Amino acid sequence: MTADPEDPRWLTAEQRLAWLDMVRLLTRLPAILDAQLERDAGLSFFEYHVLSMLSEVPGHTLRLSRLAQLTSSSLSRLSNVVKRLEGRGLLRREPDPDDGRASRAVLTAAGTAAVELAAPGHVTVVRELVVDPLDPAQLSQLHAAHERILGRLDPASATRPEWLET
Amino acid sequence: MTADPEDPRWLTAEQRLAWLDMVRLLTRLPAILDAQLERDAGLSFFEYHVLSMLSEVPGHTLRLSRLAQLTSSSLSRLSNVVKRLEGRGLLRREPDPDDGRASRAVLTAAGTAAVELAAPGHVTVVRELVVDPLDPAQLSQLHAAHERILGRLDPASATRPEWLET
DNA sequence: GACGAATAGTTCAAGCGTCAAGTAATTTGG
DNA sequence: CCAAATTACTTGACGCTTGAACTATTCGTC
Repeated sequence: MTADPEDPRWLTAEQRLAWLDMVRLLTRLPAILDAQLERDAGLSFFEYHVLSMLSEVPGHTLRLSRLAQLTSSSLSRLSNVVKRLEGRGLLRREPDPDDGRASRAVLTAAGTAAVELAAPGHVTVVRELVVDPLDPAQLSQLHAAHERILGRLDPASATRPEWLET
Repeated sequence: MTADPEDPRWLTAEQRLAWLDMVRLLTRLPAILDAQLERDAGLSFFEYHVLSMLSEVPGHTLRLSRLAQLTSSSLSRLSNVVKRLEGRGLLRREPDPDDGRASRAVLTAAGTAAVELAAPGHVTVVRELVVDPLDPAQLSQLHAAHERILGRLDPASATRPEWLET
């Protein structure tokens, strides 16, 4: 369906260069974010992201399936991580009163504290590596390009937090 | 060093939005590339990338340490992957004649065939998801932004293939 | 309202990546 | 020219992700 060996339409030299640089970015940036958070806060980026999403939302509560969408993760991965974070006391699981199948993850006070402890260092790295090297116009162009690409990856925008206005 | 809890300089609303979309991209795009290659060619994206780098270079040979740089991977990860790919007959290891410590990975005929088989489908997906949604100016802006960010992540540009001209 | 399909989440085995420790060869500096 | 430091790579233990299989609940519809 996606592959059509008869008509590969190779990339031009410029496209190829742009793509290879994107691959380098895609590979290295997550590793750096992980390393900083792990070192300074004892959290993987994914764990931080989970806690951070919870901290943004009223009641500090989300259904696991929604949380999986927001963090672009499989339910299986999220289930494991939530179990570990619960074991560390950073969140707890509650049955969803509206749906017997569902669970809610609720941030605990310790979880809130962990996010608040980790956030400044994380934001500093994001600034240093991504936001500050670009001037406002460049950042806005980057964002526009990302939005177009995400439109292909995620047509329903199911992974986009509804509490963020465009 | 990177974290300064006294002065977090939070992101503005726009910066935050741009960053969260970048995170969504960083998470979902690699998963999609992996899925397509695994399904259509039985290779992970990383395996494909390794074979692809070898196929670009004269002699289809690279030292493992250089290959690790080019693929932004740890030597340990590469060592494991090379062992597996060697087991599948897609490449072989040779001692480096110039340095007794070093090994070279050499693409086999089967490895070349595997890349050539996988490439069209992979390129098609890259086009569909990244290249084609953007017009040439947008792609070039995206590339420029990525280059600036990479300048922070990888100041020596050690991960950049030397056979690509800017 | 009952039965099949879909949804929500969990679990387990298998595979992969990471980090620390180890081997071997080479370079450096005294 | 030798010892210490560095470089190149490998290995093994551990933890995490994946995908398939499973349970439980709810939805759809006739």
